[in-house]
Parts: sequence; structure tokens; C-alpha cells
Amino acid sequence: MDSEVSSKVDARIVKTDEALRTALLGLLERKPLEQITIREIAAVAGIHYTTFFRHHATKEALLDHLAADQIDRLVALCMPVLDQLDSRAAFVAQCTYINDHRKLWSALLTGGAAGAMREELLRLSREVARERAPKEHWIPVELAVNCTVSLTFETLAWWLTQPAEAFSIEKVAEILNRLVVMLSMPL
Amino acid sequence: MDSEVSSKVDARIVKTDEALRTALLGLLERKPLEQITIREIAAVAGIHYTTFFRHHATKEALLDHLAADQIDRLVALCMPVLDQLDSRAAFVAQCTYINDHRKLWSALLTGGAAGAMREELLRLSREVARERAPKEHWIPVELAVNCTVSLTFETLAWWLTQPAEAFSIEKVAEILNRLVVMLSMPL
Amino acid sequence: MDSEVSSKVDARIVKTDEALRTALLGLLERKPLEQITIREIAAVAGIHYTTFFRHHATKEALLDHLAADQIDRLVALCMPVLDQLDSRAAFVAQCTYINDHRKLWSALLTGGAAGAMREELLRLSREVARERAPKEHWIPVELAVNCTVSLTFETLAWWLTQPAEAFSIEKVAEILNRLVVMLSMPL
Amino acid sequence: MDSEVSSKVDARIVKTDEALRTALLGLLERKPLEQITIREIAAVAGIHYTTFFRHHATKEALLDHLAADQIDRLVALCMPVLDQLDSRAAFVAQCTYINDHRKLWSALLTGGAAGAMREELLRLSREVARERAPKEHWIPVELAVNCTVSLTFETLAWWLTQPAEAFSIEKVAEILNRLVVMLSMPL
DNA sequence: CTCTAATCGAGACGGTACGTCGCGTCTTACG
DNA sequence: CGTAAGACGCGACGTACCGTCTCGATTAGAG
Repeated sequence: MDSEVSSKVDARIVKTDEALRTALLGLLERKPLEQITIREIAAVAGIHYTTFFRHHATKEALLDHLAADQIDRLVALCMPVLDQLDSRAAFVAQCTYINDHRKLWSALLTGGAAGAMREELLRLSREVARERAPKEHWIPVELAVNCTVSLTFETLAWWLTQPAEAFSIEKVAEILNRLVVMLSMPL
Repeated sequence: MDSEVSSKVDARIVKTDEALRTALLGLLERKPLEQITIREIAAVAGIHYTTFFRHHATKEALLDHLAADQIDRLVALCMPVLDQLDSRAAFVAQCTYINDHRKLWSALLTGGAAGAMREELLRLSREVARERAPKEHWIPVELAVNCTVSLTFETLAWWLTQPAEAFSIEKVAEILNRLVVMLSMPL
Repeated sequence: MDSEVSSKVDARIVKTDEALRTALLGLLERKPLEQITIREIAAVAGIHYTTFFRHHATKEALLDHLAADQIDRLVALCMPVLDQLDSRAAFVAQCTYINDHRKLWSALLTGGAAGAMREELLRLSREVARERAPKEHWIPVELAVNCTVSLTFETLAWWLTQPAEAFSIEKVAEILNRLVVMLSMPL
Repeated sequence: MDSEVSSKVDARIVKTDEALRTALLGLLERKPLEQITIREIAAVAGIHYTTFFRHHATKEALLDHLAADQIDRLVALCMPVLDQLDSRAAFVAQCTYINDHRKLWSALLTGGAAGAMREELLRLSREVARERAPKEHWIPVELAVNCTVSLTFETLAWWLTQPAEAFSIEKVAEILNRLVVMLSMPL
């Protein structure tokens, strides 16, 4: 058996869904979401316009699915390292993964998907914070989470706009690490 | 007197323009810009729909004017203090002003205008950075500016969503100060 | 002998077909054909949407079969009497049959099926006229046939909209007879 | 003054409205209303699709306006004569008018507009009947009106499908007269 | 009594028309 | 004679049905 549950998803659905994701990603590289029409996405995906709605209620929904997917993948990558309390290594892992998919993440972080990506990362961060955050702090936990996510996004987005190789993975990981550590410093 | 030389602006234009600004601000308190239609703005402002276009090409243009105005006002307030190298006092002044116009700034920072406000603040910050920034730093200047603006926005936006008086002006100014100082620390 | 050999129709087909006929009839009592969707018919009949097309190409086709059936039954009833040249009795037979199935014929004559019913009756009437019609007449035969059918329909449809028993079978048969006779009067 | 009431209808509205009427009439000569799409009407009229809805809610509404117009014009023509109790002359007038606009009336009576035309004529006939109809009659007044309208339509529709000149105006008027008289005969 | 072939359920999909909404331009008639 | 009011072109929206197409699952009736 190829997987424990044979949930039997229609192959056509999978195909269409992938086509939509790819199409949206491609378009996001060129313009923000609000300038992309559903008609356009469908055309690029090679499916009929009305078929789009059989998969997603709005283009934002499609984007959300996309964003959640990617963020989950990214976080899954660095959580194990984080659990070993080695934040530095976690950031290196993260940056390496992103650097390996520069085109994709450029679209995700600097294009029209940024908002959705941010929301998804916020959601996850809040979960993590609920477990690990200290009670007393010079900055309220909730705000600290927002700031962390913001700094992460700013840094990655900035990095991705730079010419590749201009800043090494280690350098960026170092910056990220320092930024995040600063926020969790006591006093 | 400033009358004879200056620009002879038709009183009706001024009135219409103010009505539009006020209308947009009012609407922004309730929903993001993309959900606001020009027809709506015009209706609230009490002017005819097509008249809107004689003042602004798009609703985004109107918002930009609004945002630039307010940011300029805010910055003008704290620049003098900054020039005395007392960043702490500058943040207190800033927070005081914002706290005095909580409703307005809630709309500007947490509503649909946030993007435009951010852009405007970024623009100004880059100018300031060009003059004052150190050459060598653990974090590239350009990125530092982005982070500074981000942190400022996150903090203020978060503050404005809290119940008034939950966090004192001084406390918030302190947080802002610490965040910004962190970014400019050497090493 | 066409019975034992011929056509062994699958019991499932018969069942589905009857369900469709009944469903359409039921719907026709409430609204005209064009407001009835195939999905609706299928739902009422308790069969799957796509199964409909395995029986009829369009909903109009289903209706035509229905209409032809009923008209044939009606005509078969009065033809024998007509052959005895007793038009009066033929109309009484016709009206009696219709009165006995008031609900059904209301749907057929005043609902969305009216057009199909009319077409079918026209078809049959033209056949009859071809055999029995006089050559010379104050009104062209073709037109006379149209008028006959029209008058029949108007009268029956009107009758069926009246409260039952408001007009007796004999009275209506009398009216029908007079109308039709008038058209065939010489001079 | 060019007209007693200066209702001042925008010239563009008039133009568009006429274009729509003409377009629909043209299309009705070729196929029934239900096979005509609003998009088609708009295209033929040379206006944008969405503009159609600024004039009529549905294509049926447009047709109704058309039908009412024409029927009113037709009736206005023969009412004066009818008032002089000369039904024969009234029918001649009617047939003459129709014969002079054969193409138009073919579309109206044998095309997709027939239903609307019929409704409109029925409406007017019922008004006339309310004033002139006898109480006691071998056929109920309401039914008689229906039959009259039906016979009129059948006759005219049939006439219009015949080659022009195949049946003279007088001949058709004679038939119409006889049919209608029959219905009003006592006994 | 099985086996084979049809009917039927299920539903994804391409497609056409619908009617709505908002944009921005351009015309008009009114003060 | 300039400006408000608004008709219009335009294009995306989301919806409803249409009819086609594969799949499997029954299930009937012939061998």
C-alpha cells in the first residue's frame, strides 16, 4: 500500500488543483493579487473559468491554501532544530531552504501573497509563543510575536530583492538570529 | 499676508477636498480601502460621483494625499526633538500626539490606509537614514530602515487595538525606544 | 406475433421512465416547462441528473412523449364515435374523459405542456382533415383546422380553470360542438 | 414650442431604445424569443450588453413594450370604425394596415412575440367586452373573448404565412368577420 | 446460478448566458 | 457657457444550467 489511508482523491481534482496553484504562483511573480483576475488564473491553469469556483470560493482562498502549504513546509523544516534550542541552526536551515527556492519565495514574500503568508506565520508563531513565552517581559508577548514575524518578513523580503549571492546564507541567518534574540532578551 | 501671491485656490475646491478627506477617513474606520468604492466616498462627502475624478484620479491617490499629510504632521512633531539627540523624548512626543487622536490614527494604522502610511514613513525614513546612518553595521542600512518602520508600525498598531489607558504613553515610548536603539547598536 | 419475442425492455428502464413522466407532470402543475430544470425533474423522479440524458435528449423530448401519449389516448377515445358521424357524442366522450382526469389535463392544457399538446393535436387533425375535408369552402381547410384546434383548446383550457361542476359536461360538449359545426357550415 | 409637454427625454435614451426595439424585431423574424439572448440583442443594437439592463429588466420586458405599442396602434386604427357598428369595415382597415406592414406583423404574430401580442390583445378585448357584451349567451362571455382573440390570431398568422396576394385583404376580412359574427350570434 | 452486459449513481469538467457592480469617459441639458 | 447629472462602454464578478465524460456499483436476464 502506498499510504496508510486510501482517501481516494479523484485524480482530476489533484491535477486541476495543482494547475491552479502553479498558475497563481506564476502570476504572483509579476503582479499583486488584486491585479490578478480569476479569469487570468483559470486561463493560465488551462481550466475553464467556472471550474475555478468548484475548487475555491475566491482567489484569496486559493492563495491562502498556497501560503499555508508553503509556510507549513518551511516551519516543519526548522522546528526540529528549534526544539534542540539551537536557534542559529534553525535560521540557517530556514534560509537555506528559501535560498534553494529563491524564485518561489520571492513571489510569496514580495508579491501579492505576502499578506497571506504573514497571516499564516503569525498563526503558527502565536501557537509557539503560547507554550514558550515568559510571563514577565519588557515587551508584551503578543506584541513581541508581531514584531518577530515582521522582522522575519522584512529581512527575508529584503534579502530576496538583493542580487543572489550578495549576502550569504550565514550572514542573513546571523542577522535574523540577532534580531529575534534581541526581542527575547530579559531586563 | 499670503493672499495676493499665493496660488488663489478656489474656495470650493478646498471645501470639496476636505469633504473627500473626511469622508474617506470615516469610511476607513470601518473597512479597508479596497472595499470602499468611489461612489461611496462621493456620497458620504456629499458631492457628485463624477466630481471625484476632478480632484483625484483614483481613490488610492486620495488616500496617498491623506497619508502623506498625516505622516508629515507626525514627523514634523518629533524631528526637532530628534535633532537634540533625545530619541526618548521624540517617541514620547510622537505617542502623545497619536494618543490625542486615537480614533484618527486607528483608522490610519490599522485600517485600509496602513499600506499608504507605511510607504510614506518609509520614504521619510530613508531620507533621514541617508544623512545619519553609519557605514559599517551588523545590519545593512537599508534593511535597518525597513525594520525600524516595521517595528514602529507594529507597535503603534498594536497599541491602538488595545483598550485606551491599558498601556501608558511612557511605556509605549519606552518600548519603541528600546526597539529602535537595538537596531542601531554597534557590534 | 410481436409479443413474446419483441423487445424485452429492462424493468429498470421502465421504472425510470415512469418516474420521469410522473415527475414532469407534477412539476407542470406548478410552473411552465421553461422554468423547470432537468436537475429538478431528476431530483423529483429520484434519479441521478445524468441518468436523465440516457432516456431523453432534452426536457422538451420528454414532454413531447408525454403529450403524444395523452393526446393519442384522448383521440382514440372519440374517433370511434366520430366514425359514426355523431360529433355530439364524440365531444361528450371527450369531455367526460377529461373531466375524470381534471388534475392531469389542467396541467397538460393550461401549464407548460400546452404547446406540445397543441402541436400533437394539430398533427392528428391535419390527418383527419386530409380525408374528410370538402374542397370548396368559405374558409380554407388549413385555416379551418387551425381554428378548430384553437377553439378546442381555448374551450377546454377555460373549462379547466373554472371551478369543477360550474359547467356541466354536456354544456361544454354543446359549446364545443357548436363551435366546430360553425366552422364546417357551408355557404 | 415643439410639443405641449416638455418632458425632455435624453436623446441618447431615445436612440438606444429605438435601437433595441429594431434589433429585437429583426431577430424575431428569424427565431423565437427564447432562442434570442440579450447579448445578441445588444450586439445587433450596437450597444453594450450591460446597457441593456439600464433600459429593460429582461428581454421579455422589451418585447412587452414592443407588443403593447403595436397592438395599441392596430386597435386605435379600427376602434373608430367599430364605434360606427361596421365590423366589416373595421376588419378591412385592420387587414389593410397589417398587409402594409407584412414583414413587421409576420414577426409579431408568427415569431416569438406572439405570446406577448396575444396577451395585449386579450387585455384590450376584455375591456371592450365589459362594455358591449350581452348577459345571456350560448357561450360564456369570458370564453367568447378568448375564442375571438384566438381566431383572430390564427387567421392573421395563417394569412401572413401565405404568399402575399394569395388571399386578398377583402377575403381575409370577410373570413374574420364571419368568424367573429358566429361567436356573437344569438340562439 | 452464475456471468455478462446493461443501467444507474456519482461527480468533475467545459461551456454559455445570466444579472450585478464598479470603474472611468463623454454627452447633455440646465441654471 | 460651464458644470451637475447621468447615459454609456467596459470588464470582472459569481451563479445557474446545460450537456459530456469517465468511473465504479449494482442488478437484471440470458446461458
